[in-house]
Amino acid sequence: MTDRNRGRGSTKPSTQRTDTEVTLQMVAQAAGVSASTVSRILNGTAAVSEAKKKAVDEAISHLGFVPNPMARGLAGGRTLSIGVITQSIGSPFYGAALCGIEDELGRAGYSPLFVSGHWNAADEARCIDALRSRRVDGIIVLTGRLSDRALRACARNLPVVVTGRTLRAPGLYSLNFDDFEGGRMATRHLIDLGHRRIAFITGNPGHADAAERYRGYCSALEEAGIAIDPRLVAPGEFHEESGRRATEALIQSRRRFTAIFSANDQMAYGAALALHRHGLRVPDDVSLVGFDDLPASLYTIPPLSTVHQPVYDLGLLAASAMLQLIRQGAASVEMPAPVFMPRQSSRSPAT
Amino acid sequence: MTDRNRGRGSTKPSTQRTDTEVTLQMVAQAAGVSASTVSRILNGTAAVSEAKKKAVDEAISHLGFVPNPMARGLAGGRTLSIGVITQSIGSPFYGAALCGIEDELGRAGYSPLFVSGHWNAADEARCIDALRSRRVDGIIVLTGRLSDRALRACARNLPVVVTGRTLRAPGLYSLNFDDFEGGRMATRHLIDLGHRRIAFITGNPGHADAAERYRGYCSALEEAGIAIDPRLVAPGEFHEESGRRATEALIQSRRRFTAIFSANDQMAYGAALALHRHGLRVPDDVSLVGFDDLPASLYTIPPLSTVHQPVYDLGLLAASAMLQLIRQGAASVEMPAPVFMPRQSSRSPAT
DNA sequence: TTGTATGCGTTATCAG
DNA sequence: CTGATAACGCATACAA
Repeated sequence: MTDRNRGRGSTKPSTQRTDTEVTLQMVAQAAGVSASTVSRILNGTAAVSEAKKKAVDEAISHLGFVPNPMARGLAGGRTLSIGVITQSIGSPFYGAALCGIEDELGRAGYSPLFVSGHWNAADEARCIDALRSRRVDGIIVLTGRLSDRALRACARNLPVVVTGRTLRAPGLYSLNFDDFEGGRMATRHLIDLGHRRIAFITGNPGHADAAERYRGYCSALEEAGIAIDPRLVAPGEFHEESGRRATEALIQSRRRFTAIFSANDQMAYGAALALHRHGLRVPDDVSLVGFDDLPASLYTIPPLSTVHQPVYDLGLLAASAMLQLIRQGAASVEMPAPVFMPRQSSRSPAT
Repeated sequence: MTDRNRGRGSTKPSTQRTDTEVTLQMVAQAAGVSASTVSRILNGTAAVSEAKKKAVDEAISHLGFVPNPMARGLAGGRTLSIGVITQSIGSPFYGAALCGIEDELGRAGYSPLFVSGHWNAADEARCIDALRSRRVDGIIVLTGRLSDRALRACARNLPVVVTGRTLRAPGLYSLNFDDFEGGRMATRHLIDLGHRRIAFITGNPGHADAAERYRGYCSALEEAGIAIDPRLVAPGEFHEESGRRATEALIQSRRRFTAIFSANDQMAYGAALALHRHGLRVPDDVSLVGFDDLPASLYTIPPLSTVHQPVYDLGLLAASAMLQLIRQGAASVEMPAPVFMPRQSSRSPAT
């Protein structure tokens, strides 16, 4: 990759090109047509006679031609790549969504460009700039921190799909899981088992998902005529350690409770550890319910009752919506409803 | 950062160009120099007078100029992007490595391009083609399935860094964690606690890491004068369910054991569940030791004794090696030695 | 030290 | 339907 073309004309065979690239031009020549025709066939831009099409197709597969995305991006518009802003590639939760996005985009010939927003709006804004400079054809934002306004502005130039909030604007499609209903289902599950004193570990304040789940918790309690006890609501930050600490605080407060609903599974893991350290057994002494249904929740001891989030599907759908947005200017996909997965971490309270 | 410059530069306000881009040309004009000079400053290709440099720098920050990677890639060589082949974006294990790669590359102005190999050589080969067509400046392969031969071939054209195996070739750097020593340490830990009948759950057959960990297990046993009992070696596939099944089989076999060493943490989670279902307590009845030290292992019940893998650092180092390879044609980084993390899942066997 | 000319591989805009 | 030809934004021999 050090040497580029030397001896400019093509008459003398270049001595030692290791990195010879098959260009569209070469295909055209081999097929006896013009470059434009090849391009048209590649992009379906215009009708081409069957005969030439066949010749070109053959030349393409014969020479093993692969279009150069750089040149494509420079010349035309499309780069066939979609920017994906995730909070942290490597998040146990979003991992599956990334896979879904990759799979769905791949089927359509697009490839994702993943970048990490690091949980703050400034980084996300930088990500958007970087992605735009790379000429992505659209941006998918997985539950970002950017303001609605910033997203709308971005959508004026580029198709945008965002998850984790509800937002409607031209060129923008939002895709939201029903966190409220999920929170309600989890809480109702505990109520139905006979629990009355149900503690709640919240997610990050200001995180829309977290707020909705809490609303669901409150709603289910009210519906059952149970007063909300603020002392049973402990603040968490969506990670294990915060769940452990919240539970620790709950226990120290000496406020009685027979069940804990954690706003996500990771915090539930931490909660379980805290309970264990205090000799409290799950579910015999305290029932524990999570939210997300991470793969690992099937293998906790005991397996965790939780609200299932179809994360992979979420990725699939987000990508699908993006493709629709690109092709038709508008999108519409159906998010699956939340499903509660009763497992062994919850049971009726001891009497 | 919502709207870019519109109109202004040109006399007639363009009617509806939403996406006006600030070009190098415009910077040159604003600074009163030629485009080449700007380019030279950007790339440090040649010496430039301080005066002009200052003028250009000002123009750049004033106009908010960002070089277009597409054009850069087309014209010169470099795209400042590095392909990263991971088995599955979303793997709980490699997630941290991806973060490390992203961080280290980011510091040097490079950006990673993640693709999933889906645990098979054919897909990985396709990934390499895709990445090369995108003109990446190098490829990092995280523990792939490609043959050494294929990697060597790839390295003839492009800098390659590969983890999870030991391989030396021009333009290629391999980065390996000492799985053998890690396996030995884990086993020795159990032996030191007094265990003699130590079961082992293997990783995928054919997976180099898995084989090395097994070798470490055998080595430690031999060293202690303990015969290796093939009936205590159960095959796993690195995921939870396989660990559960392997343990189930171990229990059914009625072969006595007082400890289990699992070739990775995920399988250890499955093992813990199987033990729990059979009323076997960890660590009272059976000690359990894993490998990898996933973040979640701090929060299992009880917290899992395991061999710590500095995954984030692995990513950092792989990226660092890649940068060295690009800049100096050779690389050399130091992998940290394995560290055993004793926690509460292991103790001396009941007498 | 600096500017000029040319090309990178593709798409888009024209004529025919 | 098809083929020239001009961009796209930048880097780099080459000339000055």
